[in-house]
Amino acid sequence: MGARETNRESRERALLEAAIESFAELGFSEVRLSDIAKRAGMTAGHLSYYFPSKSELLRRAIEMSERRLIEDARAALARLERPEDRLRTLIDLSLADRVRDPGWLLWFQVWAGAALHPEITESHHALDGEWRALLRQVIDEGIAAGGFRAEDPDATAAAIASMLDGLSIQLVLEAPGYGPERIRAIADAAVAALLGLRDA
Amino acid sequence: MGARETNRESRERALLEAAIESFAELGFSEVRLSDIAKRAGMTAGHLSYYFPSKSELLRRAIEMSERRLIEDARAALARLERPEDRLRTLIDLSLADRVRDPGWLLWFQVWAGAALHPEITESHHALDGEWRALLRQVIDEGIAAGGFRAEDPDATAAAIASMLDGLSIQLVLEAPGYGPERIRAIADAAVAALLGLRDA
Amino acid sequence: MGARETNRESRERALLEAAIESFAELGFSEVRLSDIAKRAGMTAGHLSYYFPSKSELLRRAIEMSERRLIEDARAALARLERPEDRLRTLIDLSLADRVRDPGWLLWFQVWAGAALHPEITESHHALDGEWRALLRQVIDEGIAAGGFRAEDPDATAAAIASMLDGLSIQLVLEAPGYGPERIRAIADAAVAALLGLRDA
Amino acid sequence: MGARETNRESRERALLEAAIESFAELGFSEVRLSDIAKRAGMTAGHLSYYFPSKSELLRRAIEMSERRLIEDARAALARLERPEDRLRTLIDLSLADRVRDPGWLLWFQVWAGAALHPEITESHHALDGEWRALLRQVIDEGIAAGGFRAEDPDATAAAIASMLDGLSIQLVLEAPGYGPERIRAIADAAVAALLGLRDA
DNA sequence: TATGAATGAGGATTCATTCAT
DNA sequence: CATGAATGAATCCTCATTCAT
Repeated sequence: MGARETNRESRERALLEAAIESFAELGFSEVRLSDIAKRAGMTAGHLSYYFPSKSELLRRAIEMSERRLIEDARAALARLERPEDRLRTLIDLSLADRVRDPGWLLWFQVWAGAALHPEITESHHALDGEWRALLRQVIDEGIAAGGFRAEDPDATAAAIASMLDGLSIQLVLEAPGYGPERIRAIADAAVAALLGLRDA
Repeated sequence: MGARETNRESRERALLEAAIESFAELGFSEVRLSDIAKRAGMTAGHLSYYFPSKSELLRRAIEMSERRLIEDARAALARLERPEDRLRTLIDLSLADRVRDPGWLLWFQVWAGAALHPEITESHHALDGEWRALLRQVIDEGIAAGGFRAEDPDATAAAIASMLDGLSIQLVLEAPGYGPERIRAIADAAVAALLGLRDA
Repeated sequence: MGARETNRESRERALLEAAIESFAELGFSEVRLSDIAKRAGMTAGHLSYYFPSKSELLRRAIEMSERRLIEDARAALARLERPEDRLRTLIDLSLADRVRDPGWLLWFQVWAGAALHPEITESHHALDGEWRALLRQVIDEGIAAGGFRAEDPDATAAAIASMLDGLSIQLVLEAPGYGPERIRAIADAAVAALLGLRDA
Repeated sequence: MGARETNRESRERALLEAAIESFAELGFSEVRLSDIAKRAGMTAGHLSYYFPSKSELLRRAIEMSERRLIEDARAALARLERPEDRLRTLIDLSLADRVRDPGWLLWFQVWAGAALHPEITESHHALDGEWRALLRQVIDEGIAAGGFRAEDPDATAAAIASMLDGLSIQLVLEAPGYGPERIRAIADAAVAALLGLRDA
């Protein structure tokens, strides 16, 4: 029973992974159930056997993707002590790291689908809030340690997070003149300015 | 002949406006031609008479929306002299000004559809480039006038533009805690910090 | 506009007729939209263009069939004066007139679908009520004229109507030994007995 | 081996009972194998293990239901002597005894499915024939005993049986104004009239 | 021009049935 | 025996697009 359960879970996860990739690439409406099933090596009928509807699949897929993201961030931070290192880690995890970064493409879909899928937007806000809380905490630590300066730390966290979002969009969409290194440099310089550092 | 042409143009514009609103709300795939036609007070058959395909309609609609945006910005700037005023105008025009700002919802659709509609992405890059060039120019003027400071003005322009993008996303998606005033304040403070101003 | 309307109406009627025949033969669930459309010389897509759903088509089809039935009866009665003739006409119209009589096959479907389609059952009761009221009226006329005898005319009407129903079932289902003539003779003799006549 | 066989039989009977109830409620096409299996406390896979196809299950279910009915009637008649009592028993067993009487709902399904399932119709005719033969026999007994009068006893039996059918339909379908008592009274009076009795 | 009828391809979903475990 | 995963055929319905009027 336990083994069977695990088997089911692993199949569901495979389908969810396939769904995330597909949704990120094409958007919810343009993805066919058969595409997702094929990518996971199953049939469309089987997919429907596990997930009662395309909507439910979308919901579960986004949920899994978001949960994973914040857990990764927590794990990465747990290994670091210095505010500067922790800040750098958050920036690293937040910034898209390449053109067509699948994680970021998925956010585009979430934003675009906000009007049609309010429940997904809700859960996205929750994730985003956790993310900003992490950043805020690191900033507070840096201020306490004396390395960072910010009059309104919450505003600073929001500004930094938003800027990283905007820069990632440029990178993911392959905006001319904004490759990974340039994006990185822009981000570092701006973060430094916003936190009153000499250098990033 | 001229009148008829004008009539056609006005009908086409009405359809394009309707299309923009519809795409912004629902996304490309979820919009029905009949929705758009109804919104413009015509029939789907008539729409097809003017626009050969849905894709072509999408392309034309986005193109019109973007062209209009940059023209509005140029017109607004033309009336102002002081770099501070010009900067403020750009920020005003760039920031979403309310939850579910239709203009911004449309960008979400453009980003989400980037993989499927590369030609639209291209034209979007062009617009975005012009926008950043405007901002860059205003920053340069401010530096020349002595009010702004920036080591790498292009990077600063990119950082500011990206931050405004990210903040607009928060506002448009109704992120809890980030209403228009708060977003505005965050933007002002961050821009001040990035341009070495005392205050915004 | 009037012509166009009429055209649409005639197409709808053609589809409804095709639907009635199909439903009578196969039952609601076993009929395919494409069967009905094909029978009416159209495509399934076109059928859906006129009728939004299979259920709605069923409802409209039954409605048309029932309305037509009672109108035919009223028209036939209008031409007759003597209670005996009027009674005979009702019996004629009521009895199935051949094996697999499509009208009667449709009643079987209505009865079988009663649990799933309560609204159709309702409208069926209404028709049946009108039918029994007609019969009751003719019986009353016969009693008044002195030819018929009945202590409880309503009960007599119900008994006669029910018997005609039951006999029609036998005929329609091709029960061995019960052909049209035999059914007719049984009905006449029983009606005579129930109304105190010497002979039918 | 014998015990196992018996176990199998009891499981099959449970499935058949579940099938009868399900078919009566929803009709053949609308019933899912999983519904039937669940009702019998088994899985759909298990049902398929016992019955090779849905059609075969239908055939067996109806067969069981009909066989049981006629056996019950024979058993009830065996305990009675007087023609009047025997006639009453047949009427009691024949009339639906409540709204949505499951036995009668099943007949509706059988009639509705006559075109698609001729073999079931055949077996239904056989049952019906036996039923009418019982009635005919009781009527003959009553005539011989002097209590009943009928010129054509077969026709009278057919008329009575058909009337009971028609009245049961009214009751089962919950026709307004025809509750169990009223139906009963109508039946009794009509039977009395058809058999030349003073009273039922 | 403008309409709306008509098409037909396409897709989500259901479900009987099979079969490995 | 029993399960439930897996299949794939079948079907309703949608909708962009065409076209006669």
